[in-house]
Amino acid sequence: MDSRKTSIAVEMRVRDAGLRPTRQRIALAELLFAKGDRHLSAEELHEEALSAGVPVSLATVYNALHQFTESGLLRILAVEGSKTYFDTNTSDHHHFFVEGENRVFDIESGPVTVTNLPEPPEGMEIANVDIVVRLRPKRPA
Amino acid sequence: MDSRKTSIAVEMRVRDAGLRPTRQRIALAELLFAKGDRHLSAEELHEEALSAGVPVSLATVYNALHQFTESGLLRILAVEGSKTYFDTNTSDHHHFFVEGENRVFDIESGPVTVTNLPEPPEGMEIANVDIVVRLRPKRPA
DNA sequence: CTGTGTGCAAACTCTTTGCATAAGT
DNA sequence: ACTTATGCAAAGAGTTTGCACACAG
Repeated sequence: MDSRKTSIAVEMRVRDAGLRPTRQRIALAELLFAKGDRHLSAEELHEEALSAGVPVSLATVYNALHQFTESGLLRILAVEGSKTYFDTNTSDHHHFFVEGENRVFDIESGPVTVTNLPEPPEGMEIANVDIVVRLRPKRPA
Repeated sequence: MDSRKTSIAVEMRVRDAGLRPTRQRIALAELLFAKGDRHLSAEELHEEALSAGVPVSLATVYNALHQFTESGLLRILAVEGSKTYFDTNTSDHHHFFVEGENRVFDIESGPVTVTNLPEPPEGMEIANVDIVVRLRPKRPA
C-alpha cells in the first residue's frame, strides 16, 4: 500500500470533517479507514496505534472517535455490552452479533430489507435502522 | 389490582425459573411484570423498588436482573449507551430509540418484517433478530 | 504568535465481588 | 439445621475531565 497517498486522502477527510489534521488524528483515521469496514472499541484502536508505532494516548483516542462520530465518519454500534463499538461503515447495513463473545461482523449487505416500518411519532424522524441478528452456537439436536 | 393474586402468580414464575422466591425477587418480579412491557435499567428498578417501600439493595437488583435474564424472563436490550437496559418482553419485537435521550420504546408489533435474512455462518443459529429504529428530532426544513 | 489538541492522572459512572448476616426450605 | 440470598462497602472496568505542555495554522 502507498502510505503517502493514503495519508493525503485521509488528511483531507479529517480536514473536511472540520478537524485539524494532527498527527494523531491522521494516524487514527488511517488505521480506521484503510482496511474497509471495521468495528472496534477505543481500547482496540489504542492498542493498534501503539503497535503501529503511534504513541497516542487513550484519552486522545476517545476524543478522536467521538469527533469522528459527530462528523459522520463513524457510527456507534448498537450492541449490548460494556464497551462502545464504533463502525467505520456509516451507510445502512446490518450486523451479526455473537452471543457470549461480544463479537460483531457485517451482514453482507444486499438482500436484507425491512418492510412495513412504522411511522415515527410526531416531531421525530428516522435517523437510521439497525438490524442485529443475534447468533448462538447451534446446539446439536 | 389484586396484589395477593399477583404475588402468587409471580411467585410461581420465579420458582419455575429455578430461583428461590425470596421477598426481594418477588417484589422485583412484580414491579417488572405487573404492567406489561417495560425497558429499564438496574438503577431505575432499584429506585422503583425503594419508592414502593421495598428496601432492596442495588447489588440484589443486579443479581435478580441477571438471574431473570438467564432464566428467560427478561432480555437485554441492544442499544448503545453506558447503561444496560432490560426488556420484560422476551418475544420477537422491535424498538424505537431516541438519540440523545437514550430512551427506548416498543414498536407496536405487527406489520414490521424482515425479509431475505442471510444464512448464519456454519455452526451458528439465529437466536433472535433485533431491529432498532433510531429516531432524531425532526429538524424544520 | 494564538488557539486548538494532546497527554497524564484523577474523577466518575456503572457494574461486579467478597464476606458477614439474614432468610428460605 | 443447612443452604442460598442479601446488603454493604470496596474493587473493577470503561470512559470522561482538568490542566499544563506541545503543535498546527
